Amino acid sequence: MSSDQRRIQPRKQPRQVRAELTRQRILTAAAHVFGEHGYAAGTTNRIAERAGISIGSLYQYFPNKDAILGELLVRHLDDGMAIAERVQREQLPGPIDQVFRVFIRGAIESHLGEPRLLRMLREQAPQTNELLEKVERMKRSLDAYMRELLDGHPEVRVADTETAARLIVTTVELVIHQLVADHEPVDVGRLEDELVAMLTRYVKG
Amino acid sequence: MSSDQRRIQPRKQPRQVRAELTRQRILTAAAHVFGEHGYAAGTTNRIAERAGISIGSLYQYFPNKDAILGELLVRHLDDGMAIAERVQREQLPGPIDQVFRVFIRGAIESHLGEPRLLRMLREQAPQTNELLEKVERMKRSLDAYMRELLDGHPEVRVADTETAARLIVTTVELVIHQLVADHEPVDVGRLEDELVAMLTRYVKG
DNA sequence: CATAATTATGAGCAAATATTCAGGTCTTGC
DNA sequence: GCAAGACCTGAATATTTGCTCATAATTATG
Repeated sequence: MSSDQRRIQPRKQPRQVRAELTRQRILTAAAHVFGEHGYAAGTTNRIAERAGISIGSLYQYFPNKDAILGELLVRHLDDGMAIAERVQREQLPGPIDQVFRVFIRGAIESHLGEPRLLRMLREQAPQTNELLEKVERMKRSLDAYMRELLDGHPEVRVADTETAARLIVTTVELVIHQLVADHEPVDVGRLEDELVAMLTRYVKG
Repeated sequence: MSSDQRRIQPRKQPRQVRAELTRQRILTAAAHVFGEHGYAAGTTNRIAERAGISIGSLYQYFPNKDAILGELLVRHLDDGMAIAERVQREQLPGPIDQVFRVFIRGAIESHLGEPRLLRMLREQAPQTNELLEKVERMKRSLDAYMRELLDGHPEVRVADTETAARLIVTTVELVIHQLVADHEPVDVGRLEDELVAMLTRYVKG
């Protein structure tokens, strides 16, 4: 008989190496399948097929479809925060264009692996549950960090630093998502240069 | 027996006024339902219910669910192109910041009606068929238009106008989509001002 | 080698949802 | 006012898909 409340934890903690391998296969396959078909059309059976395992095995390690996407999302968010913290620690204080460049380069690099998946994550993943909170928290962290940076930097001259910070963070994230995953992907070097130029000129006034 | 290939055309061309009215009701209801629940959870039955008609009537005018979304997307794209053409006709030549302002204001206005729907359209609609082509065609038109504008304007000083044009068009579209439909929506006036400032300073160098 | 523990399998269940169709109701044209 | 066509209805059907569970295969243990 089934329990009243939905299981959140994975069914099983892998004890053997082959189990951990299966888990990884599932995540890798899911990244491909979600990126290619989107969330709704990325069925668990398709994921299992692509991973070369049976559907039953998939449900031994993930309680449901959402959990798979959740794991992928959490990994990406953690990557993003790590980049921001590294920039803040190593690049400040310094010329504003250099700060932007390192920030932007980090963002670009973290999107080269599975661009279509990451775009999908932003768009269709957080419909539900506590992942929403994690995403919102991270967004606010980034906005606040950028605002501090603008407020404290001598070269910066914008009237409304709150709106500006939000605009900058949103722009960097969305534009990279879009253009890296585009049908005709841009040259990432040029994209980096132009994005740095745009933001630098903007905040210098 | 069912035909081998999927029907693309609507079942029926409306001949009476009530029929055309029903078609409109369906589209209006679909815009609400898709915007509120997303594509997957925006079921055809829900749309029919919201439109105050029976599910059978819905399938008299649209061969399937995709077709409804397609119609909504096409309408939005047509709106977008109309704005761009109007700006090009009425605002050129003129101060570059003014051109940007009219362009941006138009884009913002066209997203105030059903922001959540429009964001969803961008994200989940073009998965299939010939809509992809229409979207791509429009994207290229906009990019080309913006590049002409940059190339021909005396105030503009950017090295790589091709990348710059793409960056600008993408930025305007995505940022507006995102921030207008955000959990804490921005003040659209401020957004307009900052966006204009950013782009103007960028291209002036 | 024997027993237990872990992992893998995949046909099939149940729920959700898109779509059909046989039979009604309303409009139009004469 | 009366056919004929246009339009509408909604219970029934077809399809999709997340997920389970009884069973088998593999690996660890001693």
